[in-house]
Amino acid sequence: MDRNKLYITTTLPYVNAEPHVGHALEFVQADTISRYFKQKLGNENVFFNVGTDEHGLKIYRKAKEEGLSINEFVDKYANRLKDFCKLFFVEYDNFYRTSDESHHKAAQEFWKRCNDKGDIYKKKYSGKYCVGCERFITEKELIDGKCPDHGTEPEEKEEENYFFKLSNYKEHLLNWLDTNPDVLKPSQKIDELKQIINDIEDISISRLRESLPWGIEVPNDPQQVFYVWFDALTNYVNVIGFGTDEKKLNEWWPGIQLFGPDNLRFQGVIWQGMLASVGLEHSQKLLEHGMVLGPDGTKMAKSKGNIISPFDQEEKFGAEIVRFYLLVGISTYADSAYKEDDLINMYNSRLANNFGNLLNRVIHLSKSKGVKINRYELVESDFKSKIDAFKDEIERLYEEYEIALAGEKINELADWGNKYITEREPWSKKLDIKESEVILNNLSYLLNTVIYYYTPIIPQSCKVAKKALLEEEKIILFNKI
RNA sequence: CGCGGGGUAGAGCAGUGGCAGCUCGUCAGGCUCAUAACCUGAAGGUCGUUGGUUCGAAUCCAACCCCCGCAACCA
Repeated sequence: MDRNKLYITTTLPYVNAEPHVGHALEFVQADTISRYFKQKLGNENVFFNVGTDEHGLKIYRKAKEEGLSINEFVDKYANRLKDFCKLFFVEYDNFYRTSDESHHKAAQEFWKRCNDKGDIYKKKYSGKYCVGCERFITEKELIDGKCPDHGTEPEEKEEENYFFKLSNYKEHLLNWLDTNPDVLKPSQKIDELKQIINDIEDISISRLRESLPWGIEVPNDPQQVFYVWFDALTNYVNVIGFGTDEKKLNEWWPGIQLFGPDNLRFQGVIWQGMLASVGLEHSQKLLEHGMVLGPDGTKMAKSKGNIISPFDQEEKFGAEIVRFYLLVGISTYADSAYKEDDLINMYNSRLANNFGNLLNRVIHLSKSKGVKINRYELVESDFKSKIDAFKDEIERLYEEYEIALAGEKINELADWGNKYITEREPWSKKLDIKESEVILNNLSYLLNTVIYYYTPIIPQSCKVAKKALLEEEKIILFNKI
């Protein structure tokens, strides 16, 4: 890390539906990275942004459907997401909303700069228009040449819109990837990203106000509004001072961006082209997490009845167990099936049997032996260097954003602790008190390390564990399920 | 048809040229400080199929088979 400030952001969920388990994955991953670095660099050196994308026709329609004003509607879903964050201990520093006035101004400023650069032009756009939907429908959306919602054949319609000259940046983006091959995780996806760039075309970035009533006005053209994602993407820099505070912006940008598999094109290509247009650096890191599949290993769908609800899971197991499973139990970057049996297994073996049980063994023994633990000056140097080797490895993994692998390494450390205590038998009557004292202090050092590194993943439990260890208070931290 | 990812022990995965590994589960033994936990050991795999390169292939090459994603509420 060459800077000591770190900016991390999720994508902004579109607020037309309930938060689902995929959001949970992205948010807790981002939260874990944020917590890790806050712990290491200090809170003031990490900025963690989440938020909601609130414009667009779908939202406009959905609000009408629910009989709410647009403002009531977006407030409702934004609050839902805030509650969701609270429920899963996602501790963001800012909750961004694209309906905020400040966002409108910043997005318009972004537009102006792209325009000044000569990257925006007006062009007649022709496409299939569904009268029922009052919008253009892409070829792919059509079913048998008909609108999927209305079952009617769309008509050919022409509309004049603004376009962004993404094609200007084709060579630039390819070059950027060649010189920064590590920017994307997982690395296997780099070819896919390059392929998308190769197929780059200029993209339409506005709509007529009459066909898209809920959007941001294009500068100097009240007839046109931003096409949703063009305004939404700008949030990543707006929130850290774009257009308002250059000094702040330079402090925090470039940042780390998390997103799902369907967003590679937006985050990895379009957004990067937009950044190039306004003369900003590219993102520091693009982290494309895997997709959470249903228990049967296929994509969740209502029709298949394999939907996992994060709210149900929370109610059933508690937020931290769900966090633990999402972060450590499934792969960080590959698609994975969500299986409750695996969740239960993972929790019981790693947290209850391994970590929790070791914590209890050590606290219990220190009490029964009448020995003070947490005196790190008593820790043997051989033992300490063994633990420090684990520390280095765990930090390396966290700093490569390999959350699941870091979690696995932490588990290994606790596992090694259980082997160590069995081998050294601090409970044995053959040992004198001094020897037991050293062994138990070694172990309290180990446990403290485990707690420290588990904290970004399961913050609440670790808080309790830390207190219990410090006050030598016997507890069942993780009840078996 | 195409594009991308993947097929390794019952389950989940690591392993990109040199005697097949990890976690969970199963079985046997041990320990007893602890949450029926913990420790030790064992069983279990023709590494998707076929062919090729090589002294040597899970690993490289070719063809093929199967699964998942790329369209939908959606990360």
